[in-house]
Amino acid sequence: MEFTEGKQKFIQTWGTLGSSWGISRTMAQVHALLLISPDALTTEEVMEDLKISRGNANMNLRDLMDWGLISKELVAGERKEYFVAEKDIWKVAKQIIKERRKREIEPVLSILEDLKQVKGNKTDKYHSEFIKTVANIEAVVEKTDFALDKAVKLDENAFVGMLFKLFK
Amino acid sequence: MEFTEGKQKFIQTWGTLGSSWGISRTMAQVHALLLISPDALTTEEVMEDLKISRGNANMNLRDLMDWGLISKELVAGERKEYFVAEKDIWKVAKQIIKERRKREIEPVLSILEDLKQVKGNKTDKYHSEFIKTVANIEAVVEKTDFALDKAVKLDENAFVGMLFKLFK
DNA sequence: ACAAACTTTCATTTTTTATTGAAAGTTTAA
DNA sequence: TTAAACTTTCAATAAAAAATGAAAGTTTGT
Repeated sequence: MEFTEGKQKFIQTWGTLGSSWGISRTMAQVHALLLISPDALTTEEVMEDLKISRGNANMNLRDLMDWGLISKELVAGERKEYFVAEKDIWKVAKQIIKERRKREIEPVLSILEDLKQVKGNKTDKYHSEFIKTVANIEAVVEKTDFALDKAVKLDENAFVGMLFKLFK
Repeated sequence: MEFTEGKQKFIQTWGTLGSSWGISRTMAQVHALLLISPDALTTEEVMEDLKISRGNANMNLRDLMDWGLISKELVAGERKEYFVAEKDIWKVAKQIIKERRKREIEPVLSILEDLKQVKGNKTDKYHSEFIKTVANIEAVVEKTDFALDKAVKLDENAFVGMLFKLFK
């Protein structure tokens, strides 16, 4: 496979993976492009490479900044903004987990907590099944949340060490 | 909060969570409905409760079967098909991880393996950054995949025990 | 203060994804 | 073998999400 083909395939693959994970296809593609770029890129370059509009490039770059996956870089004597991706993939993975925990798990836990309080007759099977299910889900989500919180605090070597100790 | 309101909120929340995880909103809602239902439900009942069409109900029930999250149940003397959800939330979580590993992680690993083979000049910085990035991603994905594979084989108590030993 | 260089916004349009429902298909019982 | 009971399919439609691009906004140097 030639480099150009490989690059397209990589960007495409990252985009598909992103969209099955609630991250927009284009945002994932912009991220992919920056991950494999040895230099910082301008909005202009992102637009050209991915053939997307200025507005679209701008929005996705901003979203990637909000996710903490890329940052602006200033080049001396230039007014344009340059963007670089965090290249340490372990850090990237941790950052994504951190954000998703904040954006998705935390709000769900708070709603589940509320839902346990629904009024009703304990002898009604619909009511008691509901309460039971909500409590069970909450327990699993809390444990997962705890595990992710701890995992995010480890560095890659500690993580591998842990796996090794546990399972090898 | 009244039971009816709580039920709506639960179905709604599960649907939103699903759609940020690449699972269609409606499929997650059908799943939610079955999770809190003490009895098996027919397609008809799902249609009525969620106000969706027959075709839509049928497709989402089929998808949930493909995911291994619900199953058909036969009621003696009835021709209709009844559906029940797996109620053990730990099993549900493991099943989802198992499916996503198969559907998403495995294909990505195989593409990354191919991408490491791109032809090119090792002194070209674009080429070498590409190879480096692909290899780094592959390493992190493989470790995550390994960890998930092991986690999916544990029962809930073993999982909690592990967390306790590691972090408490 | 001006204007060039650059970034952001957002109403409109396009694309993608999900839903409908009627028709076709299947199973069962008599 | 027929028909009622039920399930599945799929072309058409609707809804949701993403993208465009021109206009508005901002920053910087002179």
